[in-house]
Amino acid sequence: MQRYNPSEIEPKWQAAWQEQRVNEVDVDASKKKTYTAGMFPYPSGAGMHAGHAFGYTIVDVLARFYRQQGHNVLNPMGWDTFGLPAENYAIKTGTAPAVVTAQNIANFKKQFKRMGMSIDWSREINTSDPEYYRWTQWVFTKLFERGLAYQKESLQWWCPVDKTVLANEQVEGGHCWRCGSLVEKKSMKQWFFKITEYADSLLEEIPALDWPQKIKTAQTNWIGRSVGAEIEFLLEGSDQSITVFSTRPDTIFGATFVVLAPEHPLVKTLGVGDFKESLQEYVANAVKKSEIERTNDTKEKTGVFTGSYAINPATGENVPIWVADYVLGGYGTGAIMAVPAHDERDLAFAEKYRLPVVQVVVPETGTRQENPEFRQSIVAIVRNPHTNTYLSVNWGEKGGSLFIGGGMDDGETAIDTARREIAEETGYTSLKFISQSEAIHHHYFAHSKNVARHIQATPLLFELIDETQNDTALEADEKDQFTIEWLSEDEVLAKINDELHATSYQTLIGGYRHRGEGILVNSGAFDGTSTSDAREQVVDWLEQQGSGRAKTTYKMRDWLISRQRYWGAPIPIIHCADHGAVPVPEDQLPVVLPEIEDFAPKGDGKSALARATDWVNTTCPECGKPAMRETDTMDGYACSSWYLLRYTDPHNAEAAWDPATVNYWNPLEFYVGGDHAVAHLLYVRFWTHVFKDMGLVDFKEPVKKLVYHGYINAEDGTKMSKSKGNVVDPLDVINQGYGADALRTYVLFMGPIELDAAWSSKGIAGIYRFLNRIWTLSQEYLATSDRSFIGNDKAVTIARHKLVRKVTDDIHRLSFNTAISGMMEYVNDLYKLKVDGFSYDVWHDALTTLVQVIAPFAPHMADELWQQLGHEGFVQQALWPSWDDSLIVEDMMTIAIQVQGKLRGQLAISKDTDAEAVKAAALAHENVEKFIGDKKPAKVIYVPGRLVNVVL
RNA sequence: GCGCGGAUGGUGGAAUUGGUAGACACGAGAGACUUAAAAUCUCUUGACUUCACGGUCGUGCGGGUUCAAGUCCCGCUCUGCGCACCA
Repeated sequence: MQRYNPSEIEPKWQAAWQEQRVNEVDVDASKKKTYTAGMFPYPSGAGMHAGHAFGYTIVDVLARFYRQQGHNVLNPMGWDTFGLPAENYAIKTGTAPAVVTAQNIANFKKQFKRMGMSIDWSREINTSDPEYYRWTQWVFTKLFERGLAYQKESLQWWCPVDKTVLANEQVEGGHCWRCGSLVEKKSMKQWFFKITEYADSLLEEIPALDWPQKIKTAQTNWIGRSVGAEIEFLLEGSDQSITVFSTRPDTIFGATFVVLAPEHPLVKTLGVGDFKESLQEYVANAVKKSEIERTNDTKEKTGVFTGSYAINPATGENVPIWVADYVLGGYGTGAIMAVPAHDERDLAFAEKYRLPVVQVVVPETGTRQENPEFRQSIVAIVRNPHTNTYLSVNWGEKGGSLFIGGGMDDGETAIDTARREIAEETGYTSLKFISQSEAIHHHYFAHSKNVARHIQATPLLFELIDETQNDTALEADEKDQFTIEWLSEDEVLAKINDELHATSYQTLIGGYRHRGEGILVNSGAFDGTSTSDAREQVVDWLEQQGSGRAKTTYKMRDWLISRQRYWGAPIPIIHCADHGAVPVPEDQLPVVLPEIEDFAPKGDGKSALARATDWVNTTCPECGKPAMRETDTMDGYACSSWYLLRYTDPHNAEAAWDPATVNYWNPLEFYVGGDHAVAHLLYVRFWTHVFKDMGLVDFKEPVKKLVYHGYINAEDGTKMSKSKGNVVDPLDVINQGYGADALRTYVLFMGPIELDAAWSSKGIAGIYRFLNRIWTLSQEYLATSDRSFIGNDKAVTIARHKLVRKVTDDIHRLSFNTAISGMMEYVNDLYKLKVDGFSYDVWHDALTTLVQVIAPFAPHMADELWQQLGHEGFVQQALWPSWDDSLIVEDMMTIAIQVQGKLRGQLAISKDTDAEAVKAAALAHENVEKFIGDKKPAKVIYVPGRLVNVVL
């Protein structure tokens, strides 16, 4: 009998696939297409690690599965080759990045092939190949023509070690994403893509994407759309004004001061008298402080008064103007109106600098009712200062524990009402009034009076002076309805559950500040309006006076693409003294990177390209006069923003792609990755949206389903890293003798793909054992000469159909670990069933089916056994097996029997037994009878085919 | 702080629609084969309890809904990740 030897069969089949070009595809309108891809790798010198193997195995299983479904499957691969590691290596060694890159690609490609990836290598692309970046540059010129690429002087993140500008997403916690050094801000002239123009378009499509929620949320937050208003605050004694941005224009009556960011242009002209010096000092300091320091000390807010005042356009009152670094220069207008009563940050600032706080929103509790009756009322809280307890009345079933409440009579003040109600209900009269707060709006239905109520309840706090309790005015039967209790703080929090009463307590004693929606107070004509309604009304009103307008802002900034590095796609721009920035005409593309000797940037903010004078000096495409090339290169993300389109038409020398071809293949059915939540995935979407607007593609969204997988950690549970020496190299695993099939199957068996998992050398051994069992089973079958029928054919057939159903289902929901466990169960079953012998044909079918369903996971063994079982061609060329639900039905079913929801027995009974008979059989079960005893079953529930539950 | 996940045996995990919790695998234990070991095959394996049949408990904690809850609702704890003064 032949031994299972992956090192022998795997290279054999890999060669056969390549030779017969089984993975190469073309447009075929007659077939259903599936386009799968993993995020293409940066081919580093270290080669692949287990994480690569994981992600690309997911892609390959999907590609192979859909080929077996008869689909025309595009599964390409390419290389994301521009970037810092190759350039840094070049700086160190003098080897041109292109040379190192070619070596790394060769190594990666070898690994992909050895893992049995079914890639169409005829479509291989490489972003640093001039034939590729020629079209990246072409896209740049198109964006430039549409005003979506522009140049601007701005403060930018600068990595002092890598000596390059970084985009916001490349700064992680104040450090460079590549080298980890602390970044700085530097003012430079930079190129940007205007992604902000597509903010709404990108946002709109997010809900419909079949992407993991966490990525969709991350993108939504990143775009950070805020609907609000810009409001003008006139400077006192001047016709200048400060424009603030607020999402809460409804709270404008509570705006008691204005705060400017230190970078705000008006700051230079402000500063009155004595304040001028401290202001200048503060601003100088804030600007010097790096942004990291500013955002790091989140707790303590600092600021200075300018000495000037602005006029609140709603109240007409003067409010002081402050400068503080908790207001960011780059967001909104760089200025805010502070509403300390309803904003945590403003409150912290106001409390520190003793600025006024004016409440303009009161909470609204309960649920709004139809046609409510309106009443003024009170909630009175009485504190006993000696025992530190609070007076409460317990209404038992009728209303739980409450403070004292009641409606105000005509002409009565809130304090009068409270004193009267306290005396009436509890008999306490010796009280000292402490404080009251703004009335809370509360909605409820008074069942006792059968009326809907909307009350405006003023919370009041009293202290008990002496504990003498007078007679209450209540009748005896009224008295019995409740009991008086004194509650400690903890008890109050636990027992006072009524929303109005709990809020009253929080407001008076807990220092509660209302921040959400509510009802306006102290807001002139808007009193009584809900904050949500007022949001629009206030903006309309301000707009009529010319002091405000609705405005939407975004957190997202434009995409900075300039890199002062050599190893990137040159920005195809020529700077002419007369014509400014002129795009390189299409027929002069690509602008090829010149070969140079010294790749190191010299810290002058320019790339090594600037020293390639022959290359830099050129002529203006407009006028032919001497001009200079742009020396910045493009962010690598630009190259990866359109490669999914280029894969479909990779050798097109006339255009970036042929629209018909792209529209056949795209968008992708599956895009697999485990990195880049926002940056790459947002940029691909942005470019595709633009291409749609340009009429270059028929779709807006490039990726139908994003498959986002977790990390594979080292055996000790920590991240794999070269320095710790715990990296698992897929090639090592294969060469140890486990083979690619075991590796592929194992990484998918580790757990659900979205979860992180730790590599286990024991685990892969287990999978190897499983593959070996399949192999052995097949060899035993092939070696059997006795072909007589003995017994378990029906059981084998049922198992086979169940297997196909389960694996098909599980692959569809990307649950590969359970698909594999289903195959294990099947193999275990076959081992048991073979004891009784088998008939030849049934076993041939049983093994053929197994080979077909395991083929996406273990394609080499599958093709080997496929051939041994006497089939033609490759497994992938045969159609996926089908199953017949009616064949899976067994004669007997197992019914669980519960008494009072607890399992008491099991019942094996014929499948076609009717419900009444099943129930009767269940009740007759010995152990069940014991638990029923003399009691009468009140109800017997039968869930067909599953269980019977007897309720007593 | 805000947002999004997660918590199930010794371990990774399964339970897809509320319906027999712990599939499958790892590890552990026992047996068969072997002079022996490895490999392979078979069996056992949540805890407690019982000679056994069986019973009690059990999906982070506390409540609730239901004939029935890992699954639904309310309130917590811990934990991972993302964002983080965005007005």
